[in-house]
Amino acid sequence: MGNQKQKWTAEEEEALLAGVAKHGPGKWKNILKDPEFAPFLTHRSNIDLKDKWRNLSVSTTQQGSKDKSRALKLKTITPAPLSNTLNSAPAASLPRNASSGTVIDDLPNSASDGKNGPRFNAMIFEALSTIKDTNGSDIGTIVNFIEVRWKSPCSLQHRSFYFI
Amino acid sequence: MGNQKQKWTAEEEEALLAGVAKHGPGKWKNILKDPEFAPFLTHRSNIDLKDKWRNLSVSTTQQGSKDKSRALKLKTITPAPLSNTLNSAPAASLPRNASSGTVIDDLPNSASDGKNGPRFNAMIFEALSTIKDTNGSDIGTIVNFIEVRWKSPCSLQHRSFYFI
DNA sequence: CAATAGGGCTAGGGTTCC
DNA sequence: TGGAACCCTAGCCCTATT
Repeated sequence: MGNQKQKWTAEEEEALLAGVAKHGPGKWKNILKDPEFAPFLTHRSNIDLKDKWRNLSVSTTQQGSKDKSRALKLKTITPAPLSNTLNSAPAASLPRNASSGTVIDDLPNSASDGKNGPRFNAMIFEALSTIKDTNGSDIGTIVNFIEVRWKSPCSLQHRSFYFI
Repeated sequence: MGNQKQKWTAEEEEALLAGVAKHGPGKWKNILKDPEFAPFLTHRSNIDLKDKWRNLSVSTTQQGSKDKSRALKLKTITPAPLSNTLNSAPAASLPRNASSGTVIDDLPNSASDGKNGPRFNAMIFEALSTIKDTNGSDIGTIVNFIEVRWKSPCSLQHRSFYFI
């Protein structure tokens, strides 16, 4: 039994999501053959991509349901809250900068340097272009739209990308 | 709250080990579906089997290491207690027959009737066949071999099976 | 035989209970 | 306090479908 479980790295996850942003979900073989993402996914098959995408989906879509009183088991959050430490809501306490763009970056991750790294701008731009009430739309609305549009996540625990 | 912990009975443990002997470790669903063992494991899931096997593993593999002055915690040994009525040890007061085989049987347990009951003969035979120094090999050697071969225990507190 | 969707299974970490 | 029983889920495999 030489088969160990190969955990997905942040780079691989990035590449997958970027591939979905470019080719759409379900085009696993296309993503794998795309030279833009292939270097990051050399150890992955199209089946692996599909499975990972599914896992990402459930982890985000399950957030809203079954609030089974598991009060704060999330060791991974710590979004620099103010005085209130019991900010149990897993959603959006996004630190809002006064500058032009808002940055969401939990871990100092490479592969998001903007050069050939994955760009979520496409997905988000599409969302903003479609949502009429852009002015009043908050993060939750945008994320929700993208989730519906792509039938899957966009949030994810430790993601690092730019809004516009 | 409403969930009580259901401790494993000797029969269930028997069936689990026998199932592993037949199907190999990791084939929990197969063991569960095998009509040979299913009757004893009706209240158990494949996950339960896996967890129990893990527990058994750690309890046996920890024995060899960290000789933490555990002077004879082996309740299971007690070879030949004779007249002592307080034979609380659930193990091996091995009645040694003059016949061809030695019997190790703690509890008047079914499922070891030899017909379709679990046979550890396979594992032990394999061990004996491989160990060259069969004449000088004691129980410990055999058990150790089987542990390595099956990546897991074989000894265990309340066991009942045949040697050859 | 090629690709994808969906269900199933296991390993391992984590949690709960005693 | 530690261990046994149980839960959660990422990763992988299997099958059906096209």
